[in-house]
Amino acid sequence: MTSEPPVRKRDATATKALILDAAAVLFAERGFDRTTVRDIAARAGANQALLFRYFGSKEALFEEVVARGGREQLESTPAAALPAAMIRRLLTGDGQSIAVFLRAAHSDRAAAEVRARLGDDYTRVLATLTDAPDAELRAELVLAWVLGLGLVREVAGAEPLRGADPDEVVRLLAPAVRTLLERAE
Amino acid sequence: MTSEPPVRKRDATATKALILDAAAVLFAERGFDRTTVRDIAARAGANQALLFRYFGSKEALFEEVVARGGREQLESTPAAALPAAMIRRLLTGDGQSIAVFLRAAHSDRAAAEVRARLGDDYTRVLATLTDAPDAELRAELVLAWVLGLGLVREVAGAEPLRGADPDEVVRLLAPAVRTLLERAE
DNA sequence: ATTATCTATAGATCTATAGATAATGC
DNA sequence: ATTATCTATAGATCTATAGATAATGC
Repeated sequence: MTSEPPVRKRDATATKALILDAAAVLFAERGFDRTTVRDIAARAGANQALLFRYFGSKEALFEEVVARGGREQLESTPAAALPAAMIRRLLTGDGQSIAVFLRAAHSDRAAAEVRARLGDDYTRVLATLTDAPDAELRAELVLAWVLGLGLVREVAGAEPLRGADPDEVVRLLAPAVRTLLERAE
Repeated sequence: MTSEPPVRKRDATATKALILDAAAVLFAERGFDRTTVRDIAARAGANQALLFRYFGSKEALFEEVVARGGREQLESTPAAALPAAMIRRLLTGDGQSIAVFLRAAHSDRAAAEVRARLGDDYTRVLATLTDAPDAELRAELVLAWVLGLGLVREVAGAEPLRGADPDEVVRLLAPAVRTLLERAE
């Protein structure tokens, strides 16, 4: 009755990847403090001690997760489509990348740096969407909006946004984002 | 040399208030998990056991802080001025009210309810600013933007927004918010 | 006498490590 | 033989409570 878990070969590389994946999901769901190394190990189907063997510490693992998360989306999405892509990803919930970022508030210094760098990466790409002299600031305001969406969805979790159709949200936000980016002073 | 702390009279009500104030500041700065009851007691100049005597548990104290925080701003600000007021408050950093909300991600169920209610309060007020049929959704998107600002400022902490003049930010955001609220489909 | 405050500590976690065990590849 | 994985546990927190102490008001 109890089907045994598929017996994996011993493979440090694969185990490392499993731990990283599990950590990404759990950190995104619960944040850093609420995720224990045992939770991560359990989800990865690995022994808890391996997490330390392969990543050194919980903090270091977190940094790797954050660093990995954002890059993927940035690399695979053209700038003009980025705002809509970010919004969709956050709203449909499979957006671990941004969710981790979201939950990353206050950890240690090293993680803070990783986050700042990631934020810069997003800002830089978004800034290419406008010719305004204060492009960077405007871009950061767009980033803020998107992250705020994720926050309200999770933290407030109230109805209108929770049940809203992502396309509908994108349609409402698009003109406002355009106003923000294009309007000269 | 060492000036003694002003000897307060024994006063349960005053001590309770001191604890509540200290908790508001620390929860806003560090979030729930990173704030210990001993930190709060120390900042309040009270004994750690009193926190439990007066509030029951750390969670219960948190709920009181969240509940108190938002109401004040909502009651003292006319609807039309609310978006700008929220933004200024978040950017100038004395915005404990919203900061607590921001940091409130995932605590217990009861706290989640308080947060949802608070979010609803803000949404309802903001919704009065538009005649659109989907006023609530639009209002929630405005709330998201403002909270996102706080998030980016704290979590990313990157330059353009960090150093930006709040008035400048309000000037940039105002037309975009107007677009979001007023534009018919 | 009442009750605000303090002392001491139980009990529950959680991260991290040391050292043992056992599956792989040469 | 090498090294991936597991067992057991040290050591550090942190919340919460039980019971003692002492400042107040009648």
